[in-house]
Amino acid sequence: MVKSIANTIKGMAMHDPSITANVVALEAGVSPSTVSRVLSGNAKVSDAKRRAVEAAIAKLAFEPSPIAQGLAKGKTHTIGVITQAISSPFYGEALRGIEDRLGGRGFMPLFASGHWTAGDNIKCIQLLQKRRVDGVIILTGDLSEETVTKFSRNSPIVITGHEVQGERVYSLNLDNVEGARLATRHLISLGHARIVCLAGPVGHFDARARVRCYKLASAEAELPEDPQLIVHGDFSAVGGMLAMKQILDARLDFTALFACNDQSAYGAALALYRQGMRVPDDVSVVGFDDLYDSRFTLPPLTSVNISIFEVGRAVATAIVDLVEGRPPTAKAPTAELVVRESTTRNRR
Amino acid sequence: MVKSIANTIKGMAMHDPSITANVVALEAGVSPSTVSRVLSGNAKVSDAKRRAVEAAIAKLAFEPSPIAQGLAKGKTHTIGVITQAISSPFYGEALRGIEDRLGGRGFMPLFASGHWTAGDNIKCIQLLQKRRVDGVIILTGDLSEETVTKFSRNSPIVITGHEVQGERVYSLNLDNVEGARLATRHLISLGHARIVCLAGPVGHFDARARVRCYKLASAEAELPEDPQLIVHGDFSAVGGMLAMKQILDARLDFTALFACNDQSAYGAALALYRQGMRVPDDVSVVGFDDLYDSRFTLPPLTSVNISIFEVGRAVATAIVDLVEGRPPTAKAPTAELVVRESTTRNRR
DNA sequence: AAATATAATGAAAGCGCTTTCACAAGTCAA
DNA sequence: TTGACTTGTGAAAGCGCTTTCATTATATTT
Repeated sequence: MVKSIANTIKGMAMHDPSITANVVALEAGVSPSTVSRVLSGNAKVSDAKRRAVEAAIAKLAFEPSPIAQGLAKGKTHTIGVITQAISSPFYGEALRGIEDRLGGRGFMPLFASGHWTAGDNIKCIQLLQKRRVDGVIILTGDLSEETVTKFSRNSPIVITGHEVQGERVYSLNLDNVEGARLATRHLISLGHARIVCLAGPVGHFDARARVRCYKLASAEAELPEDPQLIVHGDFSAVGGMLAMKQILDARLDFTALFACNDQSAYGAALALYRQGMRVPDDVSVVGFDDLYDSRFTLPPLTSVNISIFEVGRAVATAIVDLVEGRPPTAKAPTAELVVRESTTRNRR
Repeated sequence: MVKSIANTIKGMAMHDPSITANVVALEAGVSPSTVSRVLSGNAKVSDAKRRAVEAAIAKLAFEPSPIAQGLAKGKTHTIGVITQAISSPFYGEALRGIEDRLGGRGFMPLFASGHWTAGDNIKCIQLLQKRRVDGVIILTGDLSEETVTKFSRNSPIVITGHEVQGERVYSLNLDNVEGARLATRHLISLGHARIVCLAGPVGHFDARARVRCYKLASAEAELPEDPQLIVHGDFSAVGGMLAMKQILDARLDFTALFACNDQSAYGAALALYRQGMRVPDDVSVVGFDDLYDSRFTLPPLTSVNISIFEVGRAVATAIVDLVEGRPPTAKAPTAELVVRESTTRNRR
């Protein structure tokens, strides 16, 4: 009989690393192989021995070491997650979704930040793959399709904000198309004709898609095209503020703003405020992403909800599928417009 | 000579898992032990062999497997990080600081969410320790001192929002004292005498400290104490909104608000807005935490900056110290008041 | 020159599991 | 009863490192 030094806290067993599979085998009177077999369940074990092993496991509060399992099986049950800005509320929601889903599947996320640069993103992938993660999730980084494909040789990859095809790569994209269309049409339906589009970073996949659909929706409504109405920010509040200042300084005529993400809408709203222009009285504004805080801006922001949390769950589901050899089918949820108080009928 | 299937991407070596220390040893004409020795550097190796090994490592782009090292050394170079709400901007900043510092020290963070409940927090610790993390950082969870101390037997712990003493535990607390004092005094110096205090969750360590210091500062200025002026939120925007609604419904007389965190300030501001009360004209408000977005609220929020990013770096430094056997000395940075446009002189 | 200490290195065991392999028993058909 | 299969099981090798231990070669002391 083996004596465990295990301790309990309010009834919760505290894991004791000195209890190994060998100890369990000893206690149960079987070989370590048999313990492993009942653990993994992929080999027949007689009922008697199975029960003995299970009893020993329970009694000793045995927890197999994922490290040792990782070494032996070549699987770590860890998923690398690369974000560009771990502290941004947008990524935060996605991470929450990822963590939520991964946890339920027995995986844990290992995070790394790419800081929007190709070099850092590559370093992250390398760091993660060096740690033998079973798969990696890349949330919209600055990476060439070629790079992604090559690294997918080491481990499957699921990536957002890219169109990459491959045996071990899965791309999952936000519903920019419907989202931008909804936003633009909403403003048009309120009688706005001169709508500023506050775009994102020039090369950004989602940003471009949103601008494209803004243009499409405008054209559909036969609004005259005016390139001056499109300004580029960088998806940050500061960028949004600067871009709006630019528009204001140019004394452009406009009655509405479509910001390609909520954070730039925040910045733009501040610029408007400084200029003494009121939202929605003077300018209607609609954002994109529907960040949690957008319910609490003054006024609460009309925005396109793309369920980032669900997107996080979707990419997590996809990477687990890939890791376990199933073809992923996860899709991003459909965008929906959430009308709040930052948009109103054009009064001019 | 050993042939590597390693590939390069734009000059960046792609890690090839088939290159093991044995392969390197073969290539360099030495034993695996020697390879290990030059890797770890804790044993003498002749210059000739050292150079041979280094050459082989470079040539084959060898990267030792952290998994195998973990098994052999019992160290994983991984730090578990427990947050309550991974997506909150407050935690996001802290995580960024943690990741930043850990990366520089050769560690990686493994994240888990405690969701503000003791049960989940315990599960997280167990999950993390099962994975043999070298240490764990707990960002303000709901855990008894006893529990923390017990779990610290498995791995060192650094924790915020608690006062726990122990050989392998280090507590690091935010500068609530100075912060709340600065905030309250600021309002008082602007001529406010009836200051609502929007507190956090009842049992929350930081929340309590902030309220305590608000009371202290009020007493110092000889303001009459009025328990009605203190309402509890839950550190969320919704909570802040509800709490403020309560105050408003009670038709309390007040000219200023000290919100114990920015997020509840956001919610409170919305409640005020709905009531037609203007910030700062009718009510001055100061927040706490100085979240990034507080620069962009309307109006930009006066708040107490506690450098959460630096706090993240501090806890990371502390846990690494503990893991490597040094007594930690990291301290949280001093709070500073950032005056923006949500506070003004009392006009009544 | 003999005895002893020191340095550098390889062989081998070990970290905690999984998995292949071989073997002993039991089952079945002929 | 024999040969041909199954089944359940333990021994042993292996995952990729680290580390102890023994061994040789070299330096130091008397």
